Amino acid sequence: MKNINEILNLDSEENTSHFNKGDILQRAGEIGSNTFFVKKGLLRSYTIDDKGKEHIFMFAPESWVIADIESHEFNQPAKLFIDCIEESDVIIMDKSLLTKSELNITQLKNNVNLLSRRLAVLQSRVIMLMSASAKDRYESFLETYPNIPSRVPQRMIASYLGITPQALSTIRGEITRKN
Amino acid sequence: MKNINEILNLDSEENTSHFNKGDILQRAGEIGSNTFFVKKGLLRSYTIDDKGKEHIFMFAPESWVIADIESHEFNQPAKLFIDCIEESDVIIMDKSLLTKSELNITQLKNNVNLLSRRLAVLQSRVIMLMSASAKDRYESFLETYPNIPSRVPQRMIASYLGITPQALSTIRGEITRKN
DNA sequence: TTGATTTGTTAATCTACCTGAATGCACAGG
DNA sequence: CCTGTGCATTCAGGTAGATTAACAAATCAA
Repeated sequence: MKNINEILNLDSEENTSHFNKGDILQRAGEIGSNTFFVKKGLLRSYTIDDKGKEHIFMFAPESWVIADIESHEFNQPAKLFIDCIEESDVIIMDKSLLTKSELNITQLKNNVNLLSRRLAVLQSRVIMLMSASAKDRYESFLETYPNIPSRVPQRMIASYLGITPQALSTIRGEITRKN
Repeated sequence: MKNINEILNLDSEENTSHFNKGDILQRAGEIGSNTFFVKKGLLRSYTIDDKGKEHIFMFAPESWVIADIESHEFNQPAKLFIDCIEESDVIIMDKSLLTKSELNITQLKNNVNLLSRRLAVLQSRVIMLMSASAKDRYESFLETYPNIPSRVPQRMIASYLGITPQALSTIRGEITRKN
């Protein structure tokens, strides 16, 4: 990540914004969606469906990049909300981080790899959603993101998994009862 | 796509392989997964779960690229099968298409955009799987890929949507009954 | 501190979708 | 031509997870 840090001055104080828990950085429907680099804290992106139900798309802890790629890429109004789960320091990038004109070949290749890795994560997420039970998805989540559960309320983990908080609670009960 | 065509000689006959309907290009468990460019025909990628059930991850018609990004990116044994739904002409690329050393800055930026667009598609797929009913997912599929349904059996569309062929048949019955 | 709001748990129903089986159709191979 | 094999449809029964509601514990606001 060193190269991106340099190009975007990620280490400087001046372009860093501070947000409190609960602050909303982007709302669905807004045009010209941004990209956010998380220096400190924890963000999340999510949709709200017709019935007012939240569906969390991703969590972004320290050093992660979070954005509404879909609306950014197709110049559509944002579909995702982005807000702070914890007090956070964030760098807001109004242009695409990934094709900035100053980037050289090595850096662009890095970005290709970055995107490929994120694609890989989404690939396995889609497969999980299609083929695995809620319990299996939960256990897989614990393995993949062991540090997230202690930082977010369980209802948000449920939302990420695509189930209700009640269902997750039941699953957790079953798991602890087995041990 | 012109630049990629040139670099990879996509237009030449010599590196094109021909496959028949049903031919398997990659099996789950194999190491060193490839990337496939579809010149003609139709491929699909899919997993098979513990119970022997297929889950289709994507369809790849003419001029699409299909690969097991996850295993490719993390050097793991393949999780996806890739096979031919129709008789197809395919270019097999043993290295990563996206970071080949001959690529220049413009081409790399193109690849970044290509990946971003695919990410966008997966983002909406994840959101759909979490928040939409089977019927809504089917209708959305018809809008997004209007030319696929006539080329693949319905059980494969059901598999892509994450439901059983029976459920899809019922949904289709409901839709036609309404009109 | 106190009241109010959010959170996690448990339990009773309800429903979308699955499982399994039967049927009719289309098509491929002998 | 028959006969098998795969595909789509329909139906009866079962189940994972949703919904609704009630309650206790934790958190927050005043």
